[in-house]
Amino acid sequence: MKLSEKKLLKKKEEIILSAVKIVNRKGYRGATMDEIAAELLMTKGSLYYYFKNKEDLIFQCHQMVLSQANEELQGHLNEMISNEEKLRRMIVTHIQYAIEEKETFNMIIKPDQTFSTEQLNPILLIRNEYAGLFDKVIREGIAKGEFTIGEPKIARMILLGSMNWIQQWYSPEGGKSMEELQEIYAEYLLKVVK
Amino acid sequence: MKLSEKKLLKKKEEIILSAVKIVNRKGYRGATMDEIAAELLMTKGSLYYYFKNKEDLIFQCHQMVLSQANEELQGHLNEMISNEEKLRRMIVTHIQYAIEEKETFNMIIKPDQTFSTEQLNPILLIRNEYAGLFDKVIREGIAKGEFTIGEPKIARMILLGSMNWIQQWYSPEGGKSMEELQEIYAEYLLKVVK
Amino acid sequence: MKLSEKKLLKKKEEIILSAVKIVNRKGYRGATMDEIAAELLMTKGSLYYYFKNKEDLIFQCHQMVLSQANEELQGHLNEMISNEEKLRRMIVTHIQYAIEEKETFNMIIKPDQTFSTEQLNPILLIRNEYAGLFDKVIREGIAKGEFTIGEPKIARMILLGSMNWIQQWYSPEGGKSMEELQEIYAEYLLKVVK
Amino acid sequence: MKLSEKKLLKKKEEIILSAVKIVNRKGYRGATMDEIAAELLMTKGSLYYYFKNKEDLIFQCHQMVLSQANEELQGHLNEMISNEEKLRRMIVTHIQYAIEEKETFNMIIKPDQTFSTEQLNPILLIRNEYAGLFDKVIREGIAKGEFTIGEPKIARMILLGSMNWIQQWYSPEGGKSMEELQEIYAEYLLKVVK
DNA sequence: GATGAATGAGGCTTCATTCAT
DNA sequence: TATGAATGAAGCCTCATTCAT
Repeated sequence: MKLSEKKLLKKKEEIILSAVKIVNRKGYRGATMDEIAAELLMTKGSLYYYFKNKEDLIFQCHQMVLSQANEELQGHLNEMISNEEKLRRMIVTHIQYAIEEKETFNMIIKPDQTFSTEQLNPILLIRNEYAGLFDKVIREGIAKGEFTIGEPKIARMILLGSMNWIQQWYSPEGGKSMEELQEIYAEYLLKVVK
Repeated sequence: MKLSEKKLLKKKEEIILSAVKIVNRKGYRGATMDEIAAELLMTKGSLYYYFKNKEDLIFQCHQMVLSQANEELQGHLNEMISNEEKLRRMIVTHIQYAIEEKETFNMIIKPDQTFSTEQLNPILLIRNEYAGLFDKVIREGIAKGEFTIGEPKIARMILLGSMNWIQQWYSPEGGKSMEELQEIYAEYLLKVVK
Repeated sequence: MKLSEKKLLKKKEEIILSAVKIVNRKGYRGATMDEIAAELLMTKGSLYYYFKNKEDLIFQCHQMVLSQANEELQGHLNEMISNEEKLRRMIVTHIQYAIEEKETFNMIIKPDQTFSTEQLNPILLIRNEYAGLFDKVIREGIAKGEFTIGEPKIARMILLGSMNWIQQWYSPEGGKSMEELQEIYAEYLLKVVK
Repeated sequence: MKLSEKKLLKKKEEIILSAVKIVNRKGYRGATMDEIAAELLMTKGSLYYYFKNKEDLIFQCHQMVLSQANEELQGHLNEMISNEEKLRRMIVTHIQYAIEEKETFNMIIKPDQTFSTEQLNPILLIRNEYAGLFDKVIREGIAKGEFTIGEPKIARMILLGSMNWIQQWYSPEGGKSMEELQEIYAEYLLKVVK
């Protein structure tokens, strides 16, 4: 790859990161091209050099965030540990994401009604992939007798739903540290599947 | 109360119901005064006779929905049953809301970033009240030895979070009926607190 | 028709007239909604109360102008005179339009590439109707032995083309008055069909 | 002339040709610098090395096209044939231009409203020159008794106007071939001057 | 009470133009 | 010479809001 292409990609990434921040604060409709550009000390006209239009930009935001999260999670699957331990680590990771990368993270979990179907599909695909990783661990845990539940998918929904909710109320000044939360959530949520 | 006042209130309620529908479909920014009015065969100009502005209207939407939900839930607290049974019923009710009244329900759980702080506070108050009902049952359950957990608030967050998440994926054509879901969720979520 | 509807139509017509003026001066792309509105001391936002968008407005311009011209021309067909005399009068009328109503007239003759096909069709229909009136007179003249040519359609094209061209160069300060032009053109153009 | 200058001129010409194509397809305002450059596999920034700005580029388009057409026409004047025959050939040539080089040709006949007066003048000069060639033949024909009309300029306008109009409706799939049209037009238009 | 009409701010997008490299 | 990148003005359109009737 040529240097210029690299620079292009880097700039695109910068813009995406700025957009992610603002979209998470204000939603798709609330985020304006103006604001996204201003954050980078650019003018909104410049954004159109990198992205076809707003929908395209936001779409690529989703893609980037989802892919990253997916990779991160996949790491735990390859470790040589029990499924319970795998699940515990995935819970810890997911919560960390939900808290520390709150902005990017919202993109994983909030289904936007704003995409034309042709753009929505690839996003749903990655989203399903992400959820599938949880399913896999739970199902293997059941197979090995570590877990006992009959509805692994619903259990997964409970896990993800409850964790996604954290960012609705979490504040660093609140009573619990992130580490405490991770521990408590892991403990309580593992009760669900056991 | 005079008859004219009654009529005024009734009209206001109609408008709020229409607004709730549309806000939940399109979000705060996507809902237009035009659309809200059209649903009632009015013109948007008229809305300003009943509400100061859009923010005011949406604010009153939140208030109404939250109050209703609160009342409904409170009913379970006065029944003469175990706390586990109370909690089970509250779960069932909450899920029913989340599925059947998805539109209105969204207002309970999605904190809109759109309110000025002076308007946000009363909403948060009612929201806390709602959550407090769950807390109360859980805490009493712990006191009576029905539940064993050490972090009732976090357990409550897990319960609400996981249930709120349902509407992100639930579809009547999906594999499970609402009744099945209510049962499974109740079973799995009670494991958390026990 | 209610009074309010009448007013609406009148306003629409005013806007159309303003738009016609500007479109003829600057073309479809050059005419701005801002300028069209300013001419009427309105703001561009108001235009959207009356027309869906720019294309819709310009489309209705074409429709109105074409219909008017059509009616005017049709008048000559019902008179009890020879076809040569009919054709002469149609020529005089067409030239008068081309000169005195230059602005509206352009809309009859300039095919805009700007319309989506669904909107283009009705316009072409009226345009063909207009041309058809010339065809009819020429063909009847041939039948009666007044004219001798074998290609009535091409003759019509020559007539219309040459007359439409007048506005490209005509200026009231120029050497010839409109009346003189009408006479000369009628004389020369009738030579074509005879 | 130095080699580098020659190259410069050649590049300029290429750009002009590309611009002509696009301007004729989309009009002055519809043609974008981007599109003109893309056709030559350049970037729009480069255009500004060769032309001061868009107006300058389009202006030079007009100049080039008009000069070419002028030269072509002038050829017929030097042949040793009757004025009627000269005029017939000029008609044939003009129609061929109008049909086969429709794109470039438009520039001769459509006076763009887009030029500042200082740029418009030289264009009008060449345009008049072109028209003057027709005038000359007609006037000489009158002098020699071949033609009989009293208004040679208006006759010329009729000729040019009717021929320019052809491209508004001509389509290769239509009923008549170009050759047929040339013949019929020559026949009918010569009736005007005789 | 209700509405038709108007307004103006603000959003998305395009594009001629500039300029450092 | 050429280009990649940025800019900013201007255009289309939406919509909350206002107000005379």
